Amino acid sequence: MSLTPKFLHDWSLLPDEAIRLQVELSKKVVTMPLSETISTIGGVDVGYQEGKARAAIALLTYPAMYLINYAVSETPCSFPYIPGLLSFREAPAVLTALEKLTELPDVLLVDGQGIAHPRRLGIASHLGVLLDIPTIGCAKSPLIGHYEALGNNAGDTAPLIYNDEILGMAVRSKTGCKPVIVSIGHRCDLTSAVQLVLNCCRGYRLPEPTRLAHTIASAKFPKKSLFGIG
DNA sequence: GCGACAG
DNA sequence: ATCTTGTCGC
Repeated sequence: MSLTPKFLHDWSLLPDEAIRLQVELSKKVVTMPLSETISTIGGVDVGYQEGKARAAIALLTYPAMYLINYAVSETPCSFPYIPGLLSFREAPAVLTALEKLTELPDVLLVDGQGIAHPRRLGIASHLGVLLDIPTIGCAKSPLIGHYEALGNNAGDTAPLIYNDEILGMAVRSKTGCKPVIVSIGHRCDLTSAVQLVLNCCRGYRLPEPTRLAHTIASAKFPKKSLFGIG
Protein backbone atom coordinates (compact mmCIF):
# COMPACT_ATOMS: atom_id res chain seq x y z
CA MET A 1 0.00 0.00 0.00
CA SER A 2 1.08 3.62 -0.49
CA LEU A 3 1.68 5.41 2.76
CA THR A 4 0.15 8.83 3.22
CA PRO A 5 2.31 10.52 5.87
CA LYS A 6 0.73 13.35 7.81
CA PHE A 7 4.13 15.06 7.67
CA LEU A 8 6.86 14.71 5.06
CA HIS A 9 10.47 15.79 5.33
CA ASP A 10 13.90 15.13 3.91
CA TRP A 11 15.96 12.36 5.53
CA SER A 12 19.34 13.49 4.28
CA LEU A 13 19.96 16.17 6.86
CA LEU A 14 23.00 17.29 8.77
CA PRO A 15 22.97 16.37 12.48
CA ASP A 16 22.10 19.87 13.64
CA GLU A 17 19.25 20.09 11.14
CA ALA A 18 17.96 16.69 12.23
CA ILE A 19 17.97 17.84 15.84
CA ARG A 20 15.96 20.95 15.02
CA LEU A 21 13.44 18.81 13.15
CA GLN A 22 13.08 16.52 16.15
CA VAL A 23 12.26 19.46 18.39
CA GLU A 24 9.48 20.50 16.00
CA LEU A 25 8.01 17.05 15.44
CA SER A 26 8.08 16.24 19.16
CA LYS A 27 5.41 18.92 19.66
CA LYS A 28 3.04 16.78 17.60
CA VAL A 29 3.21 13.69 19.80
CA VAL A 30 -0.24 12.86 21.17
CA THR A 31 -0.83 11.11 24.50
CA MET A 32 -4.11 9.23 24.87
CA PRO A 33 -5.36 5.80 25.98
CA LEU A 34 -4.75 3.04 23.44
CA SER A 35 -7.85 1.75 21.63
CA GLU A 36 -9.47 -1.27 23.28
CA THR A 37 -10.18 -2.89 19.95
CA ILE A 38 -6.70 -3.75 18.73
CA SER A 39 -6.63 -6.79 16.46
CA THR A 40 -3.28 -6.44 14.69
CA ILE A 41 0.13 -5.26 15.80
CA GLY A 42 3.31 -4.68 13.85
CA GLY A 43 6.77 -5.33 15.26
CA VAL A 44 9.54 -3.11 13.89
CA ASP A 45 13.27 -3.76 13.90
CA VAL A 46 16.32 -3.17 11.72
CA GLY A 47 19.35 -5.36 11.16
CA TYR A 48 22.60 -4.72 9.30
CA GLN A 49 24.47 -6.77 6.70
CA GLU A 50 27.41 -5.66 4.63
CA GLY A 51 26.75 -1.95 4.95
CA LYS A 52 23.05 -2.29 4.30
CA ALA A 53 20.13 -1.81 6.64
CA ARG A 54 17.29 -4.30 6.48
CA ALA A 55 14.06 -3.24 8.11
CA ALA A 56 11.52 -5.89 9.02
CA ILE A 57 7.88 -5.45 9.94
CA ALA A 58 6.29 -8.50 11.55
CA LEU A 59 2.49 -8.42 11.40
CA LEU A 60 0.77 -10.41 14.14
CA THR A 61 -2.73 -10.81 15.47
CA TYR A 62 -3.52 -9.38 18.90
CA PRO A 63 -3.74 -10.75 21.49
CA ALA A 64 -3.12 -14.23 20.04
CA MET A 65 0.32 -13.26 18.73
CA TYR A 66 -0.07 -15.30 15.58
CA LEU A 67 2.30 -14.26 12.78
CA ILE A 68 0.16 -13.28 9.78
CA ASN A 69 2.72 -11.79 7.45
CA TYR A 70 5.89 -9.73 7.29
CA ALA A 71 7.68 -7.31 4.99
CA VAL A 72 11.34 -6.43 4.60
CA SER A 73 13.24 -3.66 2.86
CA GLU A 74 16.95 -3.16 2.36
CA THR A 75 18.63 0.19 1.85
CA PRO A 76 22.27 1.32 1.92
CA CYS A 77 23.31 2.86 5.24
CA SER A 78 23.44 6.57 4.49
CA PHE A 79 23.20 8.21 7.89
CA PRO A 80 25.67 7.09 10.62
CA TYR A 81 24.61 5.85 14.02
CA ILE A 82 24.53 8.80 16.40
CA PRO A 83 22.89 8.37 19.81
CA GLY A 84 19.71 10.43 19.67
CA LEU A 85 19.47 10.42 15.87
CA LEU A 86 18.71 6.74 15.26
CA SER A 87 15.57 7.42 13.24
CA PHE A 88 17.54 9.20 10.54
CA ARG A 89 19.48 5.98 10.02
CA GLU A 90 16.67 3.45 10.31
CA ALA A 91 13.30 5.06 9.62
CA PRO A 92 13.67 5.34 5.82
CA ALA A 93 14.04 1.56 5.52
CA VAL A 94 11.16 1.02 7.93
CA LEU A 95 8.82 3.24 5.89
CA THR A 96 9.73 1.40 2.70
CA ALA A 97 8.99 -1.92 4.37
CA LEU A 98 5.65 -0.67 5.67
CA GLU A 99 4.65 0.23 2.13
CA LYS A 100 4.91 -3.41 1.20
CA LEU A 101 2.15 -4.37 3.60
CA THR A 102 -1.43 -4.62 2.39
CA GLU A 103 -2.64 -2.64 5.36
CA LEU A 104 -1.12 -0.93 8.36
CA PRO A 105 -1.46 -2.65 11.74
CA ASP A 106 -3.54 -1.05 14.49
CA VAL A 107 -0.38 -0.25 16.41
CA LEU A 108 3.38 -0.45 15.87
CA LEU A 109 5.74 -1.81 18.54
CA VAL A 110 9.17 -0.40 17.76
CA ASP A 111 12.59 -1.61 18.92
CA GLY A 112 13.87 1.70 20.29
CA GLN A 113 12.71 4.68 22.31
CA GLY A 114 9.49 6.66 22.06
CA ILE A 115 9.58 9.90 24.06
CA ALA A 116 12.30 8.60 26.41
CA HIS A 117 14.66 10.65 24.28
CA PRO A 118 16.71 13.89 24.65
CA ARG A 119 14.20 15.77 22.49
CA ARG A 120 11.26 13.46 23.20
CA LEU A 121 11.28 12.00 19.69
CA GLY A 122 12.86 8.57 19.56
CA ILE A 123 12.27 6.47 16.43
CA ALA A 124 8.95 5.12 17.73
CA SER A 125 7.56 8.63 18.21
CA HIS A 126 9.05 9.83 14.95
CA LEU A 127 7.34 7.06 12.96
CA GLY A 128 4.10 7.58 14.86
CA VAL A 129 3.94 11.30 14.19
CA LEU A 130 4.78 10.94 10.50
CA LEU A 131 2.20 8.22 9.90
CA ASP A 132 -0.20 9.47 12.57
CA ILE A 133 -0.78 5.97 13.96
CA PRO A 134 -0.37 4.55 17.49
CA THR A 135 3.22 3.52 18.23
CA ILE A 136 5.06 2.27 21.31
CA GLY A 137 8.78 2.30 22.02
CA CYS A 138 10.25 -0.87 23.53
CA ALA A 139 14.04 -0.62 23.85
CA LYS A 140 16.51 -3.09 25.31
CA SER A 141 18.26 -0.35 27.29
CA PRO A 142 17.62 3.32 28.08
CA LEU A 143 19.06 6.23 26.09
CA ILE A 144 18.46 8.77 28.85
CA GLY A 145 17.05 8.49 32.37
CA HIS A 146 17.44 5.97 35.17
CA TYR A 147 15.27 3.62 37.17
CA GLU A 148 15.38 2.19 40.67
CA ALA A 149 15.64 -1.50 41.38
CA LEU A 150 12.44 -3.33 40.47
CA GLY A 151 10.94 -6.70 41.35
CA ASN A 152 12.50 -9.73 39.73
CA ASN A 153 9.27 -11.23 38.44
CA ALA A 154 7.67 -10.86 35.03
CA GLY A 155 5.28 -7.93 35.17
CA ASP A 156 7.25 -5.91 37.74
CA THR A 157 7.98 -2.30 36.80
CA ALA A 158 9.85 0.84 37.81
CA PRO A 159 9.45 4.32 36.30
CA LEU A 160 12.20 5.66 34.05
CA ILE A 161 13.10 9.04 35.53
CA TYR A 162 14.89 11.96 33.91
CA ASN A 163 15.04 15.29 35.71
CA ASP A 164 12.08 14.48 37.95
CA GLU A 165 10.04 13.52 34.92
CA ILE A 166 8.65 10.07 34.12
CA LEU A 167 9.64 9.36 30.52
CA GLY A 168 8.92 5.67 30.45
CA MET A 169 8.82 2.41 32.37
CA ALA A 170 11.39 -0.30 32.99
CA VAL A 171 9.37 -3.49 32.54
CA ARG A 172 10.42 -6.96 33.64
CA SER A 173 9.14 -8.81 30.59
CA LYS A 174 10.59 -12.12 31.76
CA THR A 175 11.44 -13.35 35.26
CA GLY A 176 15.12 -12.99 36.00
CA CYS A 177 15.93 -11.03 32.84
CA LYS A 178 17.03 -7.43 32.36
CA PRO A 179 13.94 -5.23 31.94
CA VAL A 180 12.92 -3.63 28.63
CA ILE A 181 12.30 0.12 28.45
CA VAL A 182 8.78 1.04 27.39
CA SER A 183 7.78 4.57 26.45
CA ILE A 184 5.00 6.42 24.65
CA GLY A 185 5.52 6.52 20.91
CA HIS A 186 2.42 8.32 19.66
CA ARG A 187 -1.34 8.15 20.30
CA CYS A 188 -1.04 6.01 23.43
CA ASP A 189 -0.30 6.50 27.11
CA LEU A 190 2.30 4.82 29.30
CA THR A 191 -0.15 2.63 31.20
CA SER A 192 -1.75 1.12 28.12
CA ALA A 193 1.63 0.83 26.41
CA VAL A 194 3.08 -1.20 29.27
CA GLN A 195 -0.03 -3.35 29.41
CA LEU A 196 0.12 -4.07 25.70
CA VAL A 197 3.80 -4.97 25.82
CA LEU A 198 3.20 -7.42 28.64
CA ASN A 199 0.28 -8.92 26.74
CA CYS A 200 2.65 -9.54 23.83
CA CYS A 201 5.22 -11.49 25.85
CA ARG A 202 5.41 -15.27 25.39
CA GLY A 203 8.28 -16.50 27.51
CA TYR A 204 11.05 -14.45 25.93
CA ARG A 205 12.48 -11.14 27.09
CA LEU A 206 11.34 -9.35 23.96
CA PRO A 207 7.63 -9.16 23.14
CA GLU A 208 6.68 -11.32 20.11
CA PRO A 209 6.24 -8.52 17.55
CA THR A 210 9.70 -7.09 18.12
CA ARG A 211 11.30 -10.48 18.71
CA LEU A 212 10.05 -11.85 15.40
CA ALA A 213 10.91 -8.66 13.52
CA HIS A 214 14.43 -9.00 14.88
CA THR A 215 14.68 -12.62 13.78
CA ILE A 216 13.51 -11.70 10.29
CA ALA A 217 15.70 -8.61 10.00
CA SER A 218 18.83 -10.50 10.96
CA ALA A 219 18.14 -13.73 9.06
CA LYS A 220 20.66 -14.44 6.35
CA PHE A 221 17.95 -15.39 3.88
CA PRO A 222 14.52 -14.12 4.93
CA LYS A 223 12.22 -16.65 3.32
CA LYS A 224 8.56 -16.62 4.22
CA SER A 225 8.34 -20.38 4.16
CA LEU A 226 10.85 -20.40 7.01
CA PHE A 227 8.29 -18.63 9.15
CA GLY A 228 5.25 -20.60 8.14
CA ILE A 229 3.93 -17.95 5.80
CA GLY A 230 3.34 -17.69 2.08
C1' DG B 1 36.66 18.94 30.87
C1' DC B 2 34.61 14.04 31.75
C1' DG B 3 31.45 10.40 31.24
C1' DA B 4 27.08 8.48 28.99
C1' DC B 5 25.28 7.20 24.83
C1' DA B 6 18.52 3.41 21.54
C1' DG B 7 20.55 0.40 17.32
C1' DA C 1 24.01 -3.13 15.20
C1' DT C 2 27.95 -6.74 14.16
C1' DC C 3 32.26 -9.89 14.78
C1' DT C 4 31.77 -14.95 17.82
C1' DT C 5 32.37 -20.36 21.77
C1' DG C 6 31.72 -21.72 25.56
C1' DT C 7 29.57 -21.21 29.77
C1' DC C 8 26.80 -19.90 33.98
C1' DG C 9 22.15 -20.06 35.82
C1' DC C 10 17.08 -20.82 36.06
